[in-house]
Amino acid sequence: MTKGHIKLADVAKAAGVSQGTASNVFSRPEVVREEVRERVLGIARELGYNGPDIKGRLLRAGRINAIGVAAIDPLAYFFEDPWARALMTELATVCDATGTGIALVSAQNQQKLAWNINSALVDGFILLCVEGGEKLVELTRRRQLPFIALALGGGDASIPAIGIDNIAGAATVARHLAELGHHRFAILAIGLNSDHVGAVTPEQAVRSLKSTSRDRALGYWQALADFGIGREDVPMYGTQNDRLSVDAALEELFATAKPPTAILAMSDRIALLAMQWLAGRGLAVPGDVSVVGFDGVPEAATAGPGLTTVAQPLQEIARRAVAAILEDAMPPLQEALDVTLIVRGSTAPPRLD
Amino acid sequence: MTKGHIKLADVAKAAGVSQGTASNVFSRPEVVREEVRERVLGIARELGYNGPDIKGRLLRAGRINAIGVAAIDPLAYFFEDPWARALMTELATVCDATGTGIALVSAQNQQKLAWNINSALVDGFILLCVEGGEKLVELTRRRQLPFIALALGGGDASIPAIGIDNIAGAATVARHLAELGHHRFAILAIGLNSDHVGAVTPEQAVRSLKSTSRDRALGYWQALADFGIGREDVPMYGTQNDRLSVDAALEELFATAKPPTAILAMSDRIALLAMQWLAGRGLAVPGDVSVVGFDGVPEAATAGPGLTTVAQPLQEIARRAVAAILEDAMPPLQEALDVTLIVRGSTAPPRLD
DNA sequence: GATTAAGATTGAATCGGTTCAATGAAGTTT
DNA sequence: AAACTTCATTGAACCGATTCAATCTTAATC
Repeated sequence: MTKGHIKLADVAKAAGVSQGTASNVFSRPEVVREEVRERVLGIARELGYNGPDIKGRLLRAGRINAIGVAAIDPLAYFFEDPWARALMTELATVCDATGTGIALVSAQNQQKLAWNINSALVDGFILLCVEGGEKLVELTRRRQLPFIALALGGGDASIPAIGIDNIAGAATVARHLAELGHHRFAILAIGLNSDHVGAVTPEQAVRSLKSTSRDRALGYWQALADFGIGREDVPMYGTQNDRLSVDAALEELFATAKPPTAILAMSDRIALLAMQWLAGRGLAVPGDVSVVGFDGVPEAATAGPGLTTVAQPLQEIARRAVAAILEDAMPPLQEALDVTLIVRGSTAPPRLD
Repeated sequence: MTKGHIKLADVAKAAGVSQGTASNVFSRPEVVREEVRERVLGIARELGYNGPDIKGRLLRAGRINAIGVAAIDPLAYFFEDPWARALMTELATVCDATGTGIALVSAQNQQKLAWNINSALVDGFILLCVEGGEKLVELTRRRQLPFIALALGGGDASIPAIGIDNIAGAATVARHLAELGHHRFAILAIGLNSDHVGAVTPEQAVRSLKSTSRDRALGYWQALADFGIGREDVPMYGTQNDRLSVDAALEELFATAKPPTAILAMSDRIALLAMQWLAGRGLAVPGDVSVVGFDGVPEAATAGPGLTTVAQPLQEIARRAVAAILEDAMPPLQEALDVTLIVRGSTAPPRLD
């Protein structure tokens, strides 16, 4: 603001000490004689100098004390999406403990994102790879800073990543429903080509789903196969993880002659949206339809009825991710953590008919 | 990682040009002859140099392209508290449009917060002053960067702030209930001394509430006075804006002989928690008790029933706050924006008795 | 009083770039 | 051929600090 900004050198000169000493007064006070320290501090205050400017310190020390969390989505994603939020809460808690700051870096279009990643002032990146993970990894790699990918799903083994066992998780939750006696299932998937409408065949799904979603589909199918239900008997719809696409899918699904009694949603968000749609349609959960989600976000617990879901160990994920960046404690590549089934009120045996 | 990090100077030497030219190749490509540019870029690629390091650029140029959002709360606050989240969503949207990054700076204890504020790499600060606002402002001031306070409430006119008209908002919502025919009110306030238990007298409230809460109380009282209801007839309880304190207050409130038929909550969060408590207690909303909130967070719309509340113009607040920092467009000090009443399902005429 | 050790201070190098006045080279005008 | 432009490039200063080997003080020990 004031154009004649005073810097450390000015203070040093005014106090009649070397710049080195002046620097020590602020950064390593114990090394300078008390009398001198007082004098320098006095002059500094007089001149309106409030301690070393970070920009200078930074250049020398190199360590920024902040980690960047990146995603290919509008910045608002971090505050809107339940999973992202739950994860961020845990990340924030871990960062708090270590005195590390968090910088949000994001953008919808790739060019801007590239710029943002390149100019983010951070010591490393945590990548939320729900969308366009590979691109995100590629952009980050250029920066030559430590990074770790979350929710990346299978693929390239050269990418340091922390993930969860999507197949086992999906299988667990599908088995839960099958054991309750359900026979008619439907899957609400995440992220099929947005222009596609209507149910997709298993072949289409395997081909076009990104790996996280594909693994979850495989898990569902695997568990249901044990109960004699083939994958072609389970209609599957793509959604964009938003209300519009979920509503559209359900609309079509429940227009059929024999609608499902159990819905396998690939995210809690989808599941919660589905429950809202069902409620609006006068269908009782779990009376008419059982619903399960995936992720274990807090909203799943407070919804009415509570949502049965598979919980990710977000706290553990956060802890490891931050450690990976800060302590350069890169995990064994492609680590997959276990998930746990949480049974709540949204699932029950099917109505006898 | 690779210890022998190559820098611009290395590239310049290897390419046989001056460092100045090398710099231009990256920062102002149009000024250097194409042939030279190509050669330098080639060498750079060969050496594994990915463009200028921000830290160096930063020192010279000074502009960071990120704004800090600060609060005296754990970092997780930004992702958990509904109001903070709604605000962050809007801030994020505005920042997205201008290509500005967001750095979260926070801490529970003041010492750490001071450090974090001092070392945050940002061009300016937006202060969430719900808690300990004065302290936050004081710490930020030292940094000598542009800043603007949100939710600060009255007080010091020398602090640039954007606020809302708490008195008018509170009056509006209280009048809405009174016009429906309610006579027995109760107020759930934010942020009385945590050690206090039980209802507080108006005098106590005026003395110990922070200014935002006090203004809302004044608004309630003012509107109710027009309907012949004195402030001493409206029991008021302090809460910490969390479930524990809200439950405790309601527990006591509904143990009385003539419990209220209308609850004035000073935040949507409190209101939503109250509705959950009432539901658990078997009291119907709005059948047995009407509830209103304050803030206008998204959750208020999706709750069942929808929460009647007073909405803050968060988008406008966000827009102005970001403009204030980025364009140094400091607003007229202590600006107060209007709020709007949103009537939903949580309010109805009282049951006749 | 001479010798050491410990502590405080200095000065210059360094971090990794950007910027700008000055220089050089090539082309144009009179 | 001299004078004037234009455009590309150079070299050095600068941004605001930290760091460390070397020097200077002071106090303690023999």
